[in-house]
Amino acid sequence: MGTKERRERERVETRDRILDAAREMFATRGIEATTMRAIAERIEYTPTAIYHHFKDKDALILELCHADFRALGRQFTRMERIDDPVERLRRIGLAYVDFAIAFPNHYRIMFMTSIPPHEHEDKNPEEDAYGFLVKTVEDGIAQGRFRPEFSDPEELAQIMWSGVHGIVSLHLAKCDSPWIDFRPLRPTSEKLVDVMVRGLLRDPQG
Amino acid sequence: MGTKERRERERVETRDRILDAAREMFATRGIEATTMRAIAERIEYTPTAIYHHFKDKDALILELCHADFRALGRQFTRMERIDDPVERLRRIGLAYVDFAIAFPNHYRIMFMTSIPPHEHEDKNPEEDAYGFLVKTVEDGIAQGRFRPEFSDPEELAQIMWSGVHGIVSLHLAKCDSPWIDFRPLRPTSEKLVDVMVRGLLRDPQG
DNA sequence: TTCTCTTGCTTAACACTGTTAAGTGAGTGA
DNA sequence: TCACTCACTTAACAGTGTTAAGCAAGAGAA
Repeated sequence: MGTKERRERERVETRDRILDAAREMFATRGIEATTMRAIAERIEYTPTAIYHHFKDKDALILELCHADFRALGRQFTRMERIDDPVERLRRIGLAYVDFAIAFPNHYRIMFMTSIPPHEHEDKNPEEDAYGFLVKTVEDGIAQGRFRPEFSDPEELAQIMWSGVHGIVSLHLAKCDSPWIDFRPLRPTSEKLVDVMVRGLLRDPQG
Repeated sequence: MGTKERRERERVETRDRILDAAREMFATRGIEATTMRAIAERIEYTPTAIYHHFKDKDALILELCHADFRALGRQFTRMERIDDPVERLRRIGLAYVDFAIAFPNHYRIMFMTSIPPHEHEDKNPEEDAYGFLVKTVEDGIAQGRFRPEFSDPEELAQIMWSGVHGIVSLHLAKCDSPWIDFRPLRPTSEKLVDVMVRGLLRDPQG
């Protein structure tokens, strides 16, 4: 006995090997440029083997995506201990930028392409991260820190998100454009976060 | 004689028909989903015919892109008559958002994908629009309207651009994500522009 | 042991993509 | 009349994601 367990263990083992190979190749050469055949070759299987573990390429991408969203959420929740919601908001913004700098190709898949809807087995993948952002904004609103016209936490969260997503995605999409002399991403992002927070606050000096 | 002229005229005519078909199909079904064969079929030619007018698909995309950048530049320069540089900046931001709303698929190609470098025959395609933004910001700096830490016009322009690009591209990439309840784009963009301008100004009430 | 059945995987193919080498044939210019 | 130009076509290539059919090793039952 126990052979069933071993079989199952072996199965998830090769499944994980596929996932690992795909993750690495997506991240380095990009998602479009990595073919199923190349992934298969790397783990020394036939392309068809992958289809016994994942419905199709999109399912593979989606699974990696979920893991990435969880990783981002984890980065955010590290800010939980920061009491001041405004400071927490600032730090979330910078953590977001740092995540994008660290995993640019993951970021591209997560936020710069429409992920195929498919049937999402589990709930909201970006819930953790996005929900944490909304909660932080809610705290700020509850403390009366923001201007009165910002009473909708989701709207405010989306405005803040837009700012950091904008600078990051512009760099990722256009960094090799010879026409624009992009200023360094991290310092400029800090300035952008300051600008937005100041524009949001009821009492701009704190 | 004049037959040479007629031949040339006919050539650019079919060339334009290719361009028109491609533009329309890129805009409706998306760039990836439109095949060379489909474009050819629409204008009742063989796929190969396209290659006598354009080096490859990227060249076709690039040419349409240039036209789009010029169109955006034209929208911007309509704001030229606005004397107050801060008000002009605000209006440029909203014109940018309106352009993206009007031509979402063009926007995707222009700003959300790395356009193949190729050999850009003419100069900077985004120069018109981007240059106009930078100039506006320069005017604002010259008038001492912005906080002292914003003395670099390009940096400031990129911060402003990031904001509007962020909200627009987030909507374009994620609008059909069931996890996020996006607030309406135009009104939220107005708020975002206000937030950013206020955060930028030395004297926030004007 | 022997027989059957499951199951991870492979072989071989399909339909599709962008792209190109080798024509073809109508119309120009001599 | 004849060669030539050149916009366009035919037929193919190499690559993609994907799938139907089959194989062979191991498990479970006789």
